[in-house]
Amino acid sequence: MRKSVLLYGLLGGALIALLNAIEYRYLVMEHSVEIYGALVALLFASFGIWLGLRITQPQERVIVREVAVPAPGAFTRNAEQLAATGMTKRELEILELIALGLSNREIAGRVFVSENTVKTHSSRVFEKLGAKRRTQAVQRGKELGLIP
Amino acid sequence: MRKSVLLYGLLGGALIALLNAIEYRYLVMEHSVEIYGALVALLFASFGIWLGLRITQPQERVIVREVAVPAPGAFTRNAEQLAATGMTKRELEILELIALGLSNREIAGRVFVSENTVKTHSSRVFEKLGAKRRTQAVQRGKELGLIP
DNA sequence: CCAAAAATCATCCGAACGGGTGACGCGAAC
DNA sequence: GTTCGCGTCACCCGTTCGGATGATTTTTGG
Repeated sequence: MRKSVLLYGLLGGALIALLNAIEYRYLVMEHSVEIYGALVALLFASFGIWLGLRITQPQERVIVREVAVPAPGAFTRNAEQLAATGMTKRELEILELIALGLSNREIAGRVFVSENTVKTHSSRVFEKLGAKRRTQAVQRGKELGLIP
Repeated sequence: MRKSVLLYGLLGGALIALLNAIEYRYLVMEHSVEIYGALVALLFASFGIWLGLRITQPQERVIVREVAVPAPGAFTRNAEQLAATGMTKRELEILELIALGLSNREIAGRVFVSENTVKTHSSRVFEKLGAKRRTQAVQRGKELGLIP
């Protein structure tokens, strides 16, 4: 802004010098003083408009309105995080059933394996998610977008 | 905008009439023509700036950017379900901490009560939510909108 | 103020959970 | 063909959890 003011001041000075140099008064005096005034008025009005545009240009108010669009219509699994954790399909399945609030025994009955197997899987899940408890594993799983 | 142009036109006409009425020329002629020009230039430059500001002011652009926000933005507790379950503030607090994956001991340390107290609260929570395990209680709590 | 509700703490005990370890079969990849 | 990942199962042991019960202290509401 300061630079602009300086620039315009210099331009104004140059213009005055130019007008003096070409002896504008003689040219203008041939016409009526009204025309002279009108010309100057027109010139400076244009200049003012231009200046007004210039100084208000960066003040163009940009209102960014972020609209929260309902993203989770359908749950999509975060494939990157899934790969990052190294979880297998079976382990993910067990994690989902844990998140549903099932006990190891119930999970075993649902996927037709022994309870010990479920315990093994869940242990691996905890390991890969860095969880110490099943509730923590569920929390981590939801954070990472592995389960809905 | 059209109204503005009309208004300014009328104002300009009124100004000219006014200047004519007070015989501005005789006043101005007493001074040099440079001052006259400067005054007109200043007046119209100011007018131009003001006009520039005016015509650029309504140009505030609203950019609506749709952002896929994770999901709920702001969680609002389901007051009806909360009343229906008869959960107390403390019990809800315990439930939230359970949902975060904390153990009873950790919860006890965080809310400054004994582990036994946490167990009592959690038992009541399970009772009121019809849950047999803490993971199930978390699941029910989320279903009912009691916890985020 | 007084009663009801809520919060606090305790103990006992069985069930569930979690860690560690080892083992076996199977299919895919090298 | 052998190795590797995965899924499967088992046992042991310690911890945590959950149920049942009883009690005391705040807090709240009529």
